[in-house]
Amino acid sequence: MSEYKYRPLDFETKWQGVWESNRADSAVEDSTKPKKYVLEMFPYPSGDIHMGHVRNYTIGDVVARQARMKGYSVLHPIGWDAFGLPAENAAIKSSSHPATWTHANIETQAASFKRMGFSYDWDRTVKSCDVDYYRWGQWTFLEFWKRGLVERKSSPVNWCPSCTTVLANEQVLSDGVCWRCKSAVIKRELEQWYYRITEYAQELLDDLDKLPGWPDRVKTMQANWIGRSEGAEVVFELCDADGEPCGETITVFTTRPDTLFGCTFFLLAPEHPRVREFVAGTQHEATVMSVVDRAARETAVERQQGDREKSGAFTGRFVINPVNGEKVPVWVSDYVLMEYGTGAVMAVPSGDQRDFEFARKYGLEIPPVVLAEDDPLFAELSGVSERVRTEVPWEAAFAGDGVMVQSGEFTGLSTGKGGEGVRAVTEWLVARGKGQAAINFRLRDWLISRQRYWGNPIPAIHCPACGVVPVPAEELPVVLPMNVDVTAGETLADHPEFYQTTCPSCSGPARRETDTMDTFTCSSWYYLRYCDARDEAAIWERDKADYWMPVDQYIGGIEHAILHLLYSRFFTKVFRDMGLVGFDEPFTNLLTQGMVKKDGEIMSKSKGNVVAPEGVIEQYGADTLRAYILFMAPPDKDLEWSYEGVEGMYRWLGRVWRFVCDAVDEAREHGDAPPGTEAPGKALHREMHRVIGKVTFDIERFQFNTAIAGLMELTNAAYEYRNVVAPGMRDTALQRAVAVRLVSLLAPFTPHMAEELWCEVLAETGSVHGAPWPTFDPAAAAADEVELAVQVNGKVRGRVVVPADASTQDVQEAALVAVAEWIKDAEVRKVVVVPGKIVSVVIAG
RNA sequence: GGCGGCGUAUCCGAAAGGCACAGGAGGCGGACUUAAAAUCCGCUGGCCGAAAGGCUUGUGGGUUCGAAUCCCACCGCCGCCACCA
Repeated sequence: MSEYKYRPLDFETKWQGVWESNRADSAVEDSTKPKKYVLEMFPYPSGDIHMGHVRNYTIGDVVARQARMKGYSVLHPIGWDAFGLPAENAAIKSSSHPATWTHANIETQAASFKRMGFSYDWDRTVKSCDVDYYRWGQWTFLEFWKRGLVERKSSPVNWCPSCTTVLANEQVLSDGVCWRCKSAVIKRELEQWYYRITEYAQELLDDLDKLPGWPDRVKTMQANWIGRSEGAEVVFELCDADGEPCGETITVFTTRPDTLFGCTFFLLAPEHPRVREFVAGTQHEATVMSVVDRAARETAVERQQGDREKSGAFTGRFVINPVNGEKVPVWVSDYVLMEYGTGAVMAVPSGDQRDFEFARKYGLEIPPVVLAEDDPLFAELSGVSERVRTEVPWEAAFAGDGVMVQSGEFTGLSTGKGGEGVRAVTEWLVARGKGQAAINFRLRDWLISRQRYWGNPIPAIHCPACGVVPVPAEELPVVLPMNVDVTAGETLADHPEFYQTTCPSCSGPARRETDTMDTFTCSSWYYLRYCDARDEAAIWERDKADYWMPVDQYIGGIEHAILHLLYSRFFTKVFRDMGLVGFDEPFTNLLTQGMVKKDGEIMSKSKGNVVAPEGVIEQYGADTLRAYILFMAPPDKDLEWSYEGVEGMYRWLGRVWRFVCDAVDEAREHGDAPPGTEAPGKALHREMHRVIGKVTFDIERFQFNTAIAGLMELTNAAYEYRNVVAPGMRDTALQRAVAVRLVSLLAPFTPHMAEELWCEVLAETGSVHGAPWPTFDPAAAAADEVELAVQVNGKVRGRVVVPADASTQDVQEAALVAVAEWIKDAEVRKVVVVPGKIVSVVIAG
């Protein structure tokens, strides 16, 4: 038997050096080839790489390497998302500078990526903290400003006391905590910078339909986040302090204008600007302001608890219900959100559960206005247009579809999605100037300013005379100064030499903006910069973006389903409108990979269950780790780490290694030995072609685990052949053919081993990574004969072996013979022949 | 509460409506070896039944000649959103 031993550590770094010096993985714009842009989400340089990185980047590398072998011109870049708070925290801890920590981590990670054999075009690397990169982020900000997409406004914002900065809505998790540090977020009224992503809300929602290559759950999450609601804006006239209509109006948004006749009170959010004015100096001031103050004190965590009791207070004011002229009391309650709609709500307690609970608590009327036909009240109120009933016997509000009652001229109309009620009431309001059809989005504008040092400076200047003015484009970049000492708690606002400047408009003394941009602005366009990463004159050249974009395959974690992917889609649409790109969506296909776990939990330092990739590479080599992490689970599922699994992978690669070495040896020794026995050779040849087809197909659909299983099957078939056919009798040409195909198919998964076997053992020409992908010959993979199961009334009762090309008629006859004893003299009602699979016989009885 | 996903052997997992479990791990055994490691070769789901055979993809229905797969309901787990008017 073979003495050959698989020693990956002997050659892996050798090939990494060769590939790097050959620039083997450089991307070239070649108009004669189809292109493929394979991208993995660029890492944050938070330290050494972890298994999540290994998995993410191995998946991308397999796709990129296979695409090259299939003749594509491939762009497969890497870079670093290098601004951000962890660098500041680490700098404080180690008494250094964020840049020092960041660059050291980038070095470490880059070395690890090279050691994994990832086939990146290192000449296109970007680091978002490099001025050559972030200057274009500033340029983008100015361009967005020109287009009216930058806004500076004061509003209640999310403030993380621990990170001492504001957060975008998307960065507050559903339990009201900071996405990064998990501290409770509080609301603060602050003037901040916004990108007006809401301008694109409708298109961001609609274009999800243009993304068949995205997982449904990501699209659903985005659609939920954008949160489109159709309804109407309804104008209520305000009454003055004496209760008389005063001509002023307050508008609400509602999805249920058809329930307007059931509106018995009106609600304002505690933050609503009119609240203070309504109650100032009145008997209601104390109770109302206690509600307002309490809401202001509460964190998002407390206020968002769904099961908490609603509280509120009457303001003493009234509004006029436009459909029936009734005077409706105005209350303040903490369950009304200032951020959504208009911050004012028409309350219909019979049709909305929250309003129902509020009405019960404060003894407000609950007249039914929509009834299901099986409701006990239906007989009494059907067709009744005047309000005769002001209470319901229900335990909860009825929000379902039904028929309108006690609703004046609209009584009798059907409600709900397909009903006439909504449209009829809306049209009535429009005709009288008291409302209009409206659409509301849950999506808020993107708050991009951060009160932190380690980020991209916002290129704006505050002038006492001219107001806020943009930094002129020719004065870019606004360079982030390096002399800021974060260990002393400094930010840009502590450095007059940075912020003292002159106004570009009036030349008077002015103050430079000291906020930096959210790091998500940096990651919203990096994939475009890779197309032309070294361009100093422009963010990129249009023809280069046209060649490479959109990204054909994007791979990353599900945690970016909303944040990064939504922001990038927004940027792309703006770039399109600027004429910088010619497409609507940046990422054609998206793969969200699962997490790597240990003992059922996410690997983390605090849990002490981290398996460091470096240790595994030192022991088994990078190829083993790559193949292992692809084999253990489908890429989108979570993966449970297992050292036994790594061992098993290492054993199999050794098995492949020995087969290839032995095949070459035997060809040398018995070069012209005639094939001895024919059947085993035929079987192996057929298996080889079957596996070529399987692996090709499986990589296409990202089933790397089954692709590798297929390669194991081919390996097993090769060993089976050698087990059955004696040395000297073996078809050495066939063995070599199998070895060559096996090595080619392995190349994307285990690039070093494949290269070593290709160049040193098989002595083929060139690099295996430049060799063509093996062609699949369906005819060669097809068997001469097939065995079919024969079912009688759904149960397998026999088997027939028939020629692969047998006619349906012949198969049917053979099948009926095979199960004759199960049929006996029963009537055969039906026979279904599924070629190559099964014969199904249906008999009577 | 809303939306989405998942549930297959001891474990990780295959199965594009067609014989349920490919591949790996683990376990058992054999060959080689003084021995071990390494390697190579076998065997390896459960329940009922004497056997033939039957039952078994979370549970219960349905569609179909045929369902792990499609539909409905329920149970369990996971994820996202959530006082969004």
